[in-house]
Amino acid sequence: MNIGEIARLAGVSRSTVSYALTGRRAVSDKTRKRIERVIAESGYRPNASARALKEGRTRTLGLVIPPASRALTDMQLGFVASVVEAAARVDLDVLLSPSGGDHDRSFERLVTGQRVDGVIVMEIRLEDARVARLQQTRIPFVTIGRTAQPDSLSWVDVDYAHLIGRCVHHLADLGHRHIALINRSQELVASGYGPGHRALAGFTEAITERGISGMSLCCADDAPAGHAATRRLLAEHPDVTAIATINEAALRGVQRALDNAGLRIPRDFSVTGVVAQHWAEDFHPPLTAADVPAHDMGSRAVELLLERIAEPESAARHVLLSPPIALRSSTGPARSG
Amino acid sequence: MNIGEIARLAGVSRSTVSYALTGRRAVSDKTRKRIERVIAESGYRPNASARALKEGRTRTLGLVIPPASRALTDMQLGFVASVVEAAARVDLDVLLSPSGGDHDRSFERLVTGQRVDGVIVMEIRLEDARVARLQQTRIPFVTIGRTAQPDSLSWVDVDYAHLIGRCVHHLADLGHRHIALINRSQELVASGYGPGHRALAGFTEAITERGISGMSLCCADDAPAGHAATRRLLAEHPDVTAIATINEAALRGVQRALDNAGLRIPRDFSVTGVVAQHWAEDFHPPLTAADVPAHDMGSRAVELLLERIAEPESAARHVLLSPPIALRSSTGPARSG
DNA sequence: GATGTCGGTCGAATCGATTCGGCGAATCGA
DNA sequence: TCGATTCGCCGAATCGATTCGACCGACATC
Repeated sequence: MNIGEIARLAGVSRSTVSYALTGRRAVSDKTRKRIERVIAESGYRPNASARALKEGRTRTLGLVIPPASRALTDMQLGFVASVVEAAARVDLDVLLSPSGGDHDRSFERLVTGQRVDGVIVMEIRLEDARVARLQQTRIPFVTIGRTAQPDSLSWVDVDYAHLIGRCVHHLADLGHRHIALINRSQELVASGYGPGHRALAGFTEAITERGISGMSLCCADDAPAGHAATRRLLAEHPDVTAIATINEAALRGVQRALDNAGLRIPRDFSVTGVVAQHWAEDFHPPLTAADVPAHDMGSRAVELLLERIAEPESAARHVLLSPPIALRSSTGPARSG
Repeated sequence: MNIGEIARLAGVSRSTVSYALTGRRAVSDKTRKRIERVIAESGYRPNASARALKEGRTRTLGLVIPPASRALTDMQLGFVASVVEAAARVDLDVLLSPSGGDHDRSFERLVTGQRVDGVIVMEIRLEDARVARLQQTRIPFVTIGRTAQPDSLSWVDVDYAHLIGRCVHHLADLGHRHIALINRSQELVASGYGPGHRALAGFTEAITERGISGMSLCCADDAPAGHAATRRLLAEHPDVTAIATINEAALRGVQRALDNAGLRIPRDFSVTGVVAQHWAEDFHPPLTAADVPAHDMGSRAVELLLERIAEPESAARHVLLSPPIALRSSTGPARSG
């Protein structure tokens, strides 16, 4: 069933059917009604490939996600979902590409095969080969997270440096003098993962500003690692009275280690950080934390990308999100003594 | 940069370039080398829309996911990731469509716009409007989960009935005589969610077979609901000594409620069920459970779909997965008395 | 030396839409 | 009533690939 068939059944030319559908030229009421009836009866819809070929755009966005081998975090998943939803709201489809390495066939198809009108790239590194590749081509793209030279790119990011700083100030206000930062995994940070680096920078700055003592450690993204890291922390640094973290997957282990050590939250120990709302609310007691606005990030990223597609030569735009710290019940005055 | 440009630069006709690329006809070594050099220098790749139009296939699969409003469970997410990976392995792309309702534009684009060669549908209901719609069109599709009349469709599913039955037998073998089933949310089950219904059926059958007492309750998919449900369960049915569940998101709340009641696992109380491996291992102590093989399901679904695409008239095929129950440490002999 | 075969290449048709120029009929003003 | 607009529709070109039939030269065969 193609446009020619519809034209034949309606007794008009193919161009008339096209104009009736797109409304780009006037078609008499009578003719349009007849065409619409034929279309409704036959269930015809224009072939997407043919339309894309002629129009030069696919009405599809590409989303580059980390490969499944590395499990996606809740935040990343929420982000994928929100991108897909935001795109669907403006009648765009989303093509997924799981790619990490430099020479990924699926990634190459995305950027050079004219399969998509624009690309969103997740989990950006400070030095990112994919960004370099995208810049070679002329395809519009937006990154989630910043590279080391972010000015010329359009991106959406969470202000981890500032937020972790705010967590430190909050804890310092409560009297805490020895604070630990639990970062993401060693490999991730070593590979130049921006949030890891910026969280550490913000932590260090705030610690210095308040003249208190802080230490930071990396921790793999799962509960057992969180448990081990916290146990070691408590053993080696018994004066630490609070933890700030950006590692949501480690939280459950952190909690168990504190339980096992007989430390009650928030009476004996405070915990805070920057994590997905879902994790903060699942913590016990509910976690005082900056909720990563994954949902916002998705729609803002789509918004920025659509701008770049519409106006490829326009100046790059940035969105740096800094959600408020939601005060729940996991932080309290420092233990005296 | 199109195929004509390449042909011009290489001094051959467009068809020769096409044959050099696809290898569907012989091309002399000399000519092919020249064409390959031109292509490498120009970074040319065939336009995906033009190719799809001519070939009549898009090399793209559609994946229908639940809308983001309803948060995806870990299992669903693992499944999406594994589908994308499996497709990438055979050089296929995946187009996402978040649709639940009957008249969803994104879903309609997928099934009637010839955007994809086949479709995988997640979170199937016993009566599913999307399946009915797909059957009207001639597009090959595979479902994750079964409808009420599953024989004529190709699907991949987990045998919840059997697995929950095995859990019950396992608990009965350990001497438990009063067992509770914690199901998924009320709405989900009421809307005809297959795993919910089949788990209940398997539970009831096994309970009857062993001549013991069982009760089942629905519970929203989050920790607080799990907490509330378990607390109520303990209060109203103090003789219950074990829980079986398919609701992984409720597990954390279940655990907390048991803790609060002073019940130690597995000494005083046993917990088991069918959940994603990740949740089973995060439980404390690690959960004896059938690990939902989300990763397997993704690749099997892609496999089945490719078969249907290649051979649309072939008989429907089914894959019913029944992973072994992994014995960890959350079940033990029933409390005496 | 005429005929047949085969490897290598080309030209043109094709997939299914959009879009531009043009053409006939209806409408308008003078 | 006649020229100028306007309206509604059509025909043909176009997007960028694939593919079929045909052609041509080289070589083998009888």
